[in-house]
Amino acid sequence: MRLLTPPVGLTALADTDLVGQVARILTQAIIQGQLLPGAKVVEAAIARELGISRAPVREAARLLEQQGLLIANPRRGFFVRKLEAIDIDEIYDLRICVECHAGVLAAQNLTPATRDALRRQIDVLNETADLDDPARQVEEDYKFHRMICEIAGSKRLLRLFDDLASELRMVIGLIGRLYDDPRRIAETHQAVLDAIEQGHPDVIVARIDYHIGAAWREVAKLVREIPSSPNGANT
Amino acid sequence: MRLLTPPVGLTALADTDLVGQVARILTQAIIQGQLLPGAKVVEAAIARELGISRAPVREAARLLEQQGLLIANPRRGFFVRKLEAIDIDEIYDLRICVECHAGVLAAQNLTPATRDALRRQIDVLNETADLDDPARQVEEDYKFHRMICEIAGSKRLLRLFDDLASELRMVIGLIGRLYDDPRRIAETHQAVLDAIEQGHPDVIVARIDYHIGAAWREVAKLVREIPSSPNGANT
DNA sequence: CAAGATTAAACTGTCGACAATCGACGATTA
DNA sequence: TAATCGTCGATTGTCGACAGTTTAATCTTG
Repeated sequence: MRLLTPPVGLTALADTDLVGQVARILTQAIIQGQLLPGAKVVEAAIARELGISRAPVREAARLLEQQGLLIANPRRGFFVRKLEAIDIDEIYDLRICVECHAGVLAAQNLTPATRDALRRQIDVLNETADLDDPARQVEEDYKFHRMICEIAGSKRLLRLFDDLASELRMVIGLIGRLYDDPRRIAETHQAVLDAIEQGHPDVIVARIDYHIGAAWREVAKLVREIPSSPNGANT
Repeated sequence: MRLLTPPVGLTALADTDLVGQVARILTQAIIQGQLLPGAKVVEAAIARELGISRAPVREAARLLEQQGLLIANPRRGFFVRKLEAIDIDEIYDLRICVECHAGVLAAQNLTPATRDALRRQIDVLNETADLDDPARQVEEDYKFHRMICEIAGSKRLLRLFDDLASELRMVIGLIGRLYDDPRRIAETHQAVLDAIEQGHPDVIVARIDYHIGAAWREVAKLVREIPSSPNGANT
C-alpha cells in the first residue's frame, strides 16, 4: 500500500465520473425548479451548456429515468416528470410504509452517538423554525428523516427514501412556501424521537404515521389547487 | 369529435426501444445464470453478440445499475452484482415491509374479479406443487405475490416489488432447488388470501409476515452455505 | 525461482457524424 | 373555411473512432 495519495479526508471528487456529475446537476436543476415539470430535456442543449458530448448526458438521463425524475418518450426525448395528485398520494403512502419501518429498525440500532445526532438535528430544526426560511426548514426536516433511515442500517431502504425524497422535492420546491407551521413540525419531530428512544414499535409507527400523514394532507391540499396536464406535453 | 380515424383496437407497437430490449435481455441473462454474480460485463462483447453498437448497451447497463443488478466500477466496467448474506436480509426485510402494506391495500381494493384471479393463481400453485418443477413453482409463486401488489394499485409499490424480485431471482436461480416443500408453500398462500378476503389489516400483516419470513429463513440458510467474495472481483 | 519492472492487448469514456423520425408550418383541396 | 397533405428544420437513435487507462503477459534481476 502506498501512503502517498492519502485516502484521508478525501473529498470525494471522482472527477472521472462525468455521468454521475451530470446526473447530479440535472437533479438539482429539477429540484430547484430550473427545469419545470413537463419541460423537454434536449440532450444537445444540455451537452453544449456543459461543454461535453451527448453520450454522458443520455446515460445520466437514463439514471434519472429509472429514478422517476424523467420519463423517456421514445423518439421524442426525455421530459421532466409531471407529478399528478395521484403520484403525491403514492409517494406519501410509500413514505409512511417505509419510514415507519425505518423508525422501528432505527430504535433497535440506536446507540448513544446516533441518539445524540438525532437530538442535535431536532435542535437545528427548532432554531430554523424561527428563521422564516422555508427552503432551509424543508432541508433540515429532510435531514432528520434521512438520519432515521441511515440509522436503520439498510442501504436499500435508504436509497428508496432518497428516491422518494427526490420526487417529493420536485413538488415541495414548486409549492414554494412551507406546508405547515414550523413550530408544529418541530413538535411532532420531538414526539417521533421520543418514541424511537423508548423503543416501542407500535408507538413509533403511530407517531411517524401521524407526522408524515399530516404533511401528506397539507401537501395534497396545496397540490390540488394547482392544475395539471398529462405528461409528455410540450414545454 | 370526429368519428373517423377510429382509435379502436389499435395495437400499439413501440418495439423500437433498443435500450429497453437490451435491458431485458441482460436481466434475463443474469436471472437465468448465464451471467454469474461477479462476472464482468464487457460492453463490446455484448454489443457484438447482439449486432449493435456499444451505446445502447451502456445505456441499458445504466438502467440495470440503478436497479441494483449491476454495479459500475469507474474505468473498469460493469459487473454483475454479488449478493452477500446481508443483501438477502435487506431485501427480505424490505419485501416484508412492502408486501404487508400491499396486502392491506389490496384488501381495500379487492373486487370479485381480482379476488377470483387470486384464487385461480392459488389453484395453479397447487397444481404445480405436484410437478416437481422448481423453476415453474418459483415463477407461479412470484406471480401470486405480484398480483397482490398490482391490486394494491400503486405503481411505485409495484415497481419496488419488481426490483426486489429481480434481485432475489439472482440468488433463487443460483440456489437451483426450491427452498421449501411446495405443498407447505401453497398452504401459507391460501392463508394469506383468506386474510385478504376477510380484510382485517392485522391478520393480513401477520400472515404475509409469516409467509415471507419463512422463505427468508430458508433462503438465508441456503445462501450462507455458499461462500462469497467481495464485489468487483474478477470472473 | 520469485518479485518487481516493462511491454502489449483489451477495454472504457467520450466524441463527432449521419440517417431516421418527429413536430410545426404552410400549401392544397373539397 | 376547415381539414388533410407535404415539406423543412430540429432532435433522437445509433454508429465507428480515438485517447487514456486498466489488465495481462512477458521480461528482467537479485
